[in-house]
Amino acid sequence: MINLANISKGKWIVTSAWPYVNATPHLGNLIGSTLSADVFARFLRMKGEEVVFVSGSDSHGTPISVEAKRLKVPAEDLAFKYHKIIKDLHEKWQISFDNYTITHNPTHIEYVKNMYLDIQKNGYISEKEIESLYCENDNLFLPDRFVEGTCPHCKDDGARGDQCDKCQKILTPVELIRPRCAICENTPVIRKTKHWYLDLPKLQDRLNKLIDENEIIPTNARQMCLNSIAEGLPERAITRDLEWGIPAPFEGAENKTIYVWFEAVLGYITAVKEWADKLINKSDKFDYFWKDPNTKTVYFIGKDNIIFHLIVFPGLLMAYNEDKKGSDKLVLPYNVSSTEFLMYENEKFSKSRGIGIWIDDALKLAPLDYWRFSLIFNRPETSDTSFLWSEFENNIKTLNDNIGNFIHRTLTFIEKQFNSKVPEKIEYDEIDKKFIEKVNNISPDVGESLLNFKLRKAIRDIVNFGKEGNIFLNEKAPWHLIKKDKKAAGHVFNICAQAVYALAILLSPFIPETSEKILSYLNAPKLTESSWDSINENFIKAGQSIKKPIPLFQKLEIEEIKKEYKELKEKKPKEGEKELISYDDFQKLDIRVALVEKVEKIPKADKLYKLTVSLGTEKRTIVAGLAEYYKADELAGKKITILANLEPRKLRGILSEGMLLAADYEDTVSILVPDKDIPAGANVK
RNA sequence: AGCGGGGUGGGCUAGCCUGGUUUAUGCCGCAGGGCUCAUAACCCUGAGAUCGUUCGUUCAAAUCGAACCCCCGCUACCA
Repeated sequence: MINLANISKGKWIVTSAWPYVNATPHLGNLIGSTLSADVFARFLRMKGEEVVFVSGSDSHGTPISVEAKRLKVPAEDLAFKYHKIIKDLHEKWQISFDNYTITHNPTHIEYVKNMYLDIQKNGYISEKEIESLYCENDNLFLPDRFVEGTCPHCKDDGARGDQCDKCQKILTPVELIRPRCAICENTPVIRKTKHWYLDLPKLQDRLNKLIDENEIIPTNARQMCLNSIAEGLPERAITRDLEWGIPAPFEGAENKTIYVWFEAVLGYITAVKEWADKLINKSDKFDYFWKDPNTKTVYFIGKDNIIFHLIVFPGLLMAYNEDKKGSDKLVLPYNVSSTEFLMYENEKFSKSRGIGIWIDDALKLAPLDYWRFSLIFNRPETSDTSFLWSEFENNIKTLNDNIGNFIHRTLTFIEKQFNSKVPEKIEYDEIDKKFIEKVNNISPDVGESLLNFKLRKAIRDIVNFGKEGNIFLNEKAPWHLIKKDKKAAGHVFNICAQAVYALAILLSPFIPETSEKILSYLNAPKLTESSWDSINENFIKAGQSIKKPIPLFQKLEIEEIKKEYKELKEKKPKEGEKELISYDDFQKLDIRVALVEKVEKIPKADKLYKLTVSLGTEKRTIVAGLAEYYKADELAGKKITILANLEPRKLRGILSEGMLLAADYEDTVSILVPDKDIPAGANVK
């Protein structure tokens, strides 16, 4: 546990996972990375710590180059266009980045190249001329998984280029007996190609130590990493035969780029550099943060990124640091706060299926602070958590009825009964003392939770504090006191005003807009001039005038919002609308009725059936992903429709000679069957 | 199939690392009561859980260990 008292003023680099430039983030992306990081960064700033908070768009992925080709525009233009959209969205969510950049920037590209040259100089990059399989038909080097063949160990014919599923042995593609291209089934030829590898095995003991000794890494991350280190880390290729990306700086690697994952993580370094050089024009601030061994670097990510942040990234830092003097070393990670996943009503967020809420739509449905509050309130810290509309409604009810109501009843009472001036305090009685103690202790308590990355506990403690305020008011019943003893009633509201101030400060990392509002009602200094530690029983002075308050929150009409959400979603599919095709195009499809003769479950594949179907004159084998939706005997004997002239493709070692047609909507999958009895082989048009 | 996470009252959830201080926490919902300053908000009381199952360790297990069942995710794969 980290105790507040032990923390002196320090330097922090706070970062969050880099959103892919080609997709609008959804609520799950946001809560795992940027929003959590923002709360943490805002808290540290309130504590008076020195903080630089950076992230950016990950621009060098394949999807963007594919789309750019399709639209016939430069990948760069497309990346910047999307980057701007994502950047604006994060501003709308009030994510307080010091620098939100993009990996396609000169600072990053230069730094990455130099860093890899240093890593190479330090002996952590091996160059391997490997014999790789090249498909002359498809004109490309085949990645491991695109090669199939016979396993040299167990002689199973379904082995893939990286592993044999049957005997679980790790393979390389050239080991395979009788290899074939998974795309076209042709036999590939062996060609020599060079790749550059990061020597993780050489680093694994040090990495193990780093992770093992760090007590605050969440258990999900720690388990996963220690486990994979124990299994032995492989050397990993850092170059790819792709065009879009950062050119590999190694001699002889002219046509290769650095694999996105191996450069995006370095953005944490370069984004700070860019910030120092270009945004604040103090280049020395880069070393000041990154090269001080006492700087604490914190990475907020979803669990899918754990390995790259706790193994690859620190590995790169260690390799780079090797020949550097103490004052020139980049600091190793202090913590990686990895969340589990956010689900949407118990389902996975899915762009293609339209399941979930995206961060642009969310803001059309409810005010920003409602989302920020609710997402943190249900942050998936220890297990996957669902976004449920009912919980959202519930959370906002809590925010409104506890915190909002306590603040409002305090402020309106002062406004109406004390002419908008905070009244004087008199002697504390026992009830007062109990509550005052809570006021004095709340900021260290919440601060400790935050420093231990327990954001969810922190916000829940604040809600609880609001409830205590309401209990205090009810116990004291100043609305009775005021009839006999106005001073006694005023005393109560002096104390409550302190609590209202406390709430404004406590809520500031979570819902900054609301915090500002509360401070303005109290005529207290703005957030930028306030401090986390300013909360105490005497901060708000008697006699200070306040403004007439307007309720901070409203309850949600959840049914209305759900309706709007549905409307938004129905408009959406435009993006995915398919272009018009000609009748000729359609004619290319050979769709036919087929009779299912035999249905077999494919071993080691949860979703697949092997169907033997008859097209009247010929028999075909078709692999279909229906096992979750149909029982084998429900399919046997049925007439179905298939696309008969689809390129054959191997699935789980079985050649599928066509595609079964089925309608798919949310959870329902329905095979398409002819309405009347019609012979197998009949054409569909 | 491999890896990771999880199963706690009707719903959501805390506690689990560091066994006893919990008659298992809190919120919503439900039943009853109180208050009327406040956005019908607030406060109090009550009902409701053999803490997935079984075995084991222990004076003591929701908490530690084993096995099993189920759920979720990642990877494979879903033509």
